[in-house]
Amino acid sequence: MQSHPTDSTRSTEKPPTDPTRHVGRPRDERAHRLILEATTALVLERGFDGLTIEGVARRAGVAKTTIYRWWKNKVDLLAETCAQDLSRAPLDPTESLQGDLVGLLRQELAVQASPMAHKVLPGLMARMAEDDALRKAFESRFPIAPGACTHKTLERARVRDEVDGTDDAALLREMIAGVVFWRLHVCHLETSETDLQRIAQVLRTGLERESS
Amino acid sequence: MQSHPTDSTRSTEKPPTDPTRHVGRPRDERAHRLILEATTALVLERGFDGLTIEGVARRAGVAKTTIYRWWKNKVDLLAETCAQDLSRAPLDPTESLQGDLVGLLRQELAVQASPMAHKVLPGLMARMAEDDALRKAFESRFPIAPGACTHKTLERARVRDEVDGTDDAALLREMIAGVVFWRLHVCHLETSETDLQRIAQVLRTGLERESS
Amino acid sequence: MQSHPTDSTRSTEKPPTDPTRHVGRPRDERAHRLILEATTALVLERGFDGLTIEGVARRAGVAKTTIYRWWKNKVDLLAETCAQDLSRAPLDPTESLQGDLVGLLRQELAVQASPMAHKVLPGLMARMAEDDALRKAFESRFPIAPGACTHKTLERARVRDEVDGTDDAALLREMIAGVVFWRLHVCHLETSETDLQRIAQVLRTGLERESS
Amino acid sequence: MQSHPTDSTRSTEKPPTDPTRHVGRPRDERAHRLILEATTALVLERGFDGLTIEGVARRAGVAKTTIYRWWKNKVDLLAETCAQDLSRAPLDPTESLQGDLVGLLRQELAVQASPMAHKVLPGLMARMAEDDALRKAFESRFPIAPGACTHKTLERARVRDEVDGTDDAALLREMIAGVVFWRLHVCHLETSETDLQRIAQVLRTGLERESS
DNA sequence: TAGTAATCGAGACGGTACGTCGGGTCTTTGT
DNA sequence: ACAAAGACCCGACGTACCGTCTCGATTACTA
Repeated sequence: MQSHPTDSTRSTEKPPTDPTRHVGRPRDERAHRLILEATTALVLERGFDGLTIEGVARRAGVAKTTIYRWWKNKVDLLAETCAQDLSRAPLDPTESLQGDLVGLLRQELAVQASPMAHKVLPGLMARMAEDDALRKAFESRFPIAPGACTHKTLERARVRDEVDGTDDAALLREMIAGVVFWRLHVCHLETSETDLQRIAQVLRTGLERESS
Repeated sequence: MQSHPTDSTRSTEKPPTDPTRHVGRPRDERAHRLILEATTALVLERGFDGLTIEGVARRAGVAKTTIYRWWKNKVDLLAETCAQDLSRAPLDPTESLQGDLVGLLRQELAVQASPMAHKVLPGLMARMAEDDALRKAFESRFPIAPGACTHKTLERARVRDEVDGTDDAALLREMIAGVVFWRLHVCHLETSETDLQRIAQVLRTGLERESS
Repeated sequence: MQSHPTDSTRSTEKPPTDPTRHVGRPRDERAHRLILEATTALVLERGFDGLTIEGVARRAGVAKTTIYRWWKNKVDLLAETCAQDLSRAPLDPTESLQGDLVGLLRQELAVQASPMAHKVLPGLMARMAEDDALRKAFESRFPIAPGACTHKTLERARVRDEVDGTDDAALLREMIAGVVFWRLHVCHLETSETDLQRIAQVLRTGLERESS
Repeated sequence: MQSHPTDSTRSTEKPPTDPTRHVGRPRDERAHRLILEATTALVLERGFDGLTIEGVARRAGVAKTTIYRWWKNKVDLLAETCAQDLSRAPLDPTESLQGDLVGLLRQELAVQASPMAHKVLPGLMARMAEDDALRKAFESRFPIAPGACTHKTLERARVRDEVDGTDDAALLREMIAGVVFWRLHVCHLETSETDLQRIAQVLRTGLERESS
């Protein structure tokens, strides 16, 4: 009934003198997994507001206490649950700024339009807007900081002499994320590849020229 | 909210046939006002999630049923409460696309950064994202449709031959609203006049040139 | 159309001038009737607790005010509604005390077991038990005071020398009403003619003999 | 019912082999007691209709949910609250049917006239009359079934040859309870010892003779 | 081998708010 | 004067979750 150390995800032998080992009963990985799965299922079914700790506990067959022991509220729980859905892999650079921008837009769209993000993002942002600590905690959770990508993209463009030295990385990031978010979650618009090309074109041309 | 000459309260000498007069006890305008004031105060104090119907009733010294009689939930109540804060007056056109874009951005910032909108917008959007009917009801509430402004702006620019014939009004609207929203409510960034100028420049240049 | 002083239950008002003429809009007898009908229907459908002023108003298509103008609460309304169901005609005397007692019991059963009384009596009594004024008002509403019947019955029996001079009229009335009520509303028992005969026999024999 | 005094808030003694011990946080006996006390106080002050769950919760300093966890409505709560007041101990037999009947009547009067019963009985009966399940649940709650008493009483009288073999136990029970109830709750009459003697006499004599 | 310490299940607890129902009152127009 | 309509305040309903809090039972590491 209990997961042994040798089964499931743990393929390594347990080190007898592991400093991270604590006294007391170890955390039940199975319960942990069930909770995350229940959270995923519930939020996809009923949305951000329909997700409740009680519902997760019921669904996972777990005591509420066990949830509260590891996550302090439902947003904290969601953060871990959808971390993967909101993470982004580094992009392969293309030969042109246009190509890189389309790549960034495409990834942003893929992330924000994922089933999980679609259900969760607006609610999550609302909470983050009211809770500054939460916002910071959330930002620091994603492996690939989105700001870094735009920075590298512009760096490469600068090498190719496509743009000048102005550092628009942050602004570019905000415009990409902003337009995708607005279309997706405010206007509920489909966004085609052609749309992405057009947006990338506007951004690229806008960044290219420094002339007044 | 145009006041036609024939509209408003006419001092005619025909009180018995007043079309606005209904049978039954008339609505208590004072209670109505108290409720809206309490809503405003509460949402500014405690934010979107801290706003409850019970709290409003308590604060306004009004029965809960009186609130439910006129508004079906707290979003509906908020919609009326912050309608003014979220409305926008038509903008005076300037001589250049750059000037018009800065004007649009400035207005968007002013609206989204107003104390009320700042507290309310993210939460409101989260609800709208989950409830399609609500979204439509909310959109139709504001007198000046934001999409119309960008359309006119681009129309004027086209007359001046600053842009070609592509209809980017909707996209422009989304980019303006998106970047302002993202900076304001996701990144919690201040946005200076210089920032607005830079954003407008990027957008203008991006829209100007149609060459690939 | 107008109710004159000798009509129905409301006979206490005496207009100083013309008894049949009042100033202002006359009472709408149709509404009055609709209210009573709606009351009857509702109480039979949903029982005493299921009967509400709001429900009556809804069903009768009448304003609540109109009900409250004429009846001060639902018990008062019920009193008028079921007055007929709870009233009893004078009984024809028989040749024996036994026969008279069976008659009294039979009538009591008929009254308390009527569809209306069956729904209403327990609830009504509960209210009367808590509200003394109500109890008196209710008692005075029925044309044939039940106590009088038992009195006459015993009087006749005394003439026939079946009982002695002790005045047991009130007690007899209470025993008859009590046993019928208890069987009907507490035990939910059917009561056959044989049962009535047996009860009458016990009562008669009990009253007949004065021996120690 | 624990026999040991649980006067303090939490008994520190731990029974090692208590079969009634369940998993989860144990029921707070103090809250339980406070609720019953508040119920008693409220119903005596304000009567059956004045008793509300909210009122009990307020008075007991307890959450409403705690009440609803254990009792499904106010009648269920009352049932436990006044179980003691409505229970009756077995009666000591006397030497005569007359004496036994007076004893039964006296007990019936004592029970129905107790402060609690006086406030509660009519309302309770009204509810029972409308809800059959409730009636049965309520009947099964009292330790000494009243019907059994009358049965034994008549049995003893039969042995003494005071009555014949007809089984009038149920009828006797109904007549006793009925007349006491009617006098007490419908007529609001005081009932003296002499009254009881007279009623007992009527009943005894009525039951004694089987000849018409 | 016992002790210590953290975990998990179960579930009771005080709370807050929900949205609804009905009570009784009041205010207006219309008859 | 009465009727109809309906707005108003009020109190209570029963429910859903919240986050906290005992409990008894497990399940490691440690002394």
